[in-house]
Amino acid sequence: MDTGTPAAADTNKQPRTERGRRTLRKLLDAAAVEFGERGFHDASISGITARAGTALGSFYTYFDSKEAIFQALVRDMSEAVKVAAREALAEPASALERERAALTAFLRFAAEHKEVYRIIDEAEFVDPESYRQHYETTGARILDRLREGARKGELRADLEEAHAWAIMGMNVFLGLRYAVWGEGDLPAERVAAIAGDLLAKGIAVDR
Amino acid sequence: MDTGTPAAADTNKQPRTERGRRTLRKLLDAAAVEFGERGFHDASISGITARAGTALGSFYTYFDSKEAIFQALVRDMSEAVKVAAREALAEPASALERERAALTAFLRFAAEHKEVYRIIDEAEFVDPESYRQHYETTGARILDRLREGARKGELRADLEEAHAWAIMGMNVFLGLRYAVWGEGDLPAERVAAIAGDLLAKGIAVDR
DNA sequence: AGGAAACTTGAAACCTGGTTCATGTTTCAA
DNA sequence: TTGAAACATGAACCAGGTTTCAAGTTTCCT
Repeated sequence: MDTGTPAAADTNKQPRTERGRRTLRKLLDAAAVEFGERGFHDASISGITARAGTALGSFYTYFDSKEAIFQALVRDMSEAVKVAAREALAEPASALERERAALTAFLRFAAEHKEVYRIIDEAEFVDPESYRQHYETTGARILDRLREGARKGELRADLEEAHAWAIMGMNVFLGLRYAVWGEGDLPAERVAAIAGDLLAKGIAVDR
Repeated sequence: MDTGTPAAADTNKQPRTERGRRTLRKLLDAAAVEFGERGFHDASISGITARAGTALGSFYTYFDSKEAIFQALVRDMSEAVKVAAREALAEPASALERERAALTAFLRFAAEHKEVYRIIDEAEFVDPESYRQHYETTGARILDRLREGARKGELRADLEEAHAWAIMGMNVFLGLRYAVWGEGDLPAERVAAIAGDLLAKGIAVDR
């Protein structure tokens, strides 16, 4: 889960040294594994530092508390999801194609990084503000794409926020079922095709 | 949140007396409030017993642990959601109408019982087995309705589990955004109408 | 009425794990 | 080279909450 620069957590704890940056990164990576495997409460700081190969006390050089590192992690990961999606949307395509591609990318990402899924979900309880922000910005990005599609005359002109949230919910639950829980019973492309088809035509009989 | 008989948690702790059943119910109701307000970890047993108006020690007459009462609660609530949905589906209607009615009911229920929403969501981390079961059975019920609609020639014949999960995800996220977070910026009927329309026709321009 | 089982009580034992801190080591700019 | 700031270390501290328990009280069946 290395996204490069750790998301700006501007406490008074920013490392000022190369060594410091390395340790911070090690802690963040270790925390991703620890929180992903055990969940916020069963996770322990000593578990994190043990995985990171640092001393317990070092933790507090970089973070004020267990909550603080969790928050840094959520923001880091929210960013990583965003980046993965942006990459999938690189080449131009029709609006519907783009939604399908975005979902395929999301499903692949979720299968590859199940811990991200879990940690962002758990943020609903541990760090509600970041959770809300994650889904609000994600929803806003989807809505932008829908509006763009409408502008090009490919999508209906009356699409609004609720449509974006509907699509987002669809994606998240398909991710949970087929990427996180599923053992590949349905491949990402297949799931994305079904959802794309639903978006294209609805579920009613063809008219 | 009184669903009648507390869901069968067949430990060796079933009450054998009327008084016992009353206390058990009080604890369950108090726990719903406590967990809903503070989340699993910030919630405390003494907070629950205080709200219930019983002694701390009495808790252990009925439940083995904090996890145990949480699990009982999740199952109780999963049942309550199911019941609320069933009631909304009482009178017959077209398949698409039924989905819209189910969503309306769900949104109303979620707005009315935000704590249910939160507790079931938190079960993903506190009691994963119950969480999974809740969504698997809910998904299965949706799929049943879709198949019934297909049988009647109202819905496409190729609908499968993934469609049901897509719809479920849509519903859950719309519930989160508009029932739990929203302050009535969009009323339940309006949200359900948008989602119903999406299911009926998709988001592409009309052909 | 009588007594056994069910239930209640709340003080205190007990644990767990987050956080602090005093001491030592490494980095890096001058 | 040098010294001040940054960083590392882990034992010990400590708060808070779960769980236990021994001593009552209430229920309910016969």
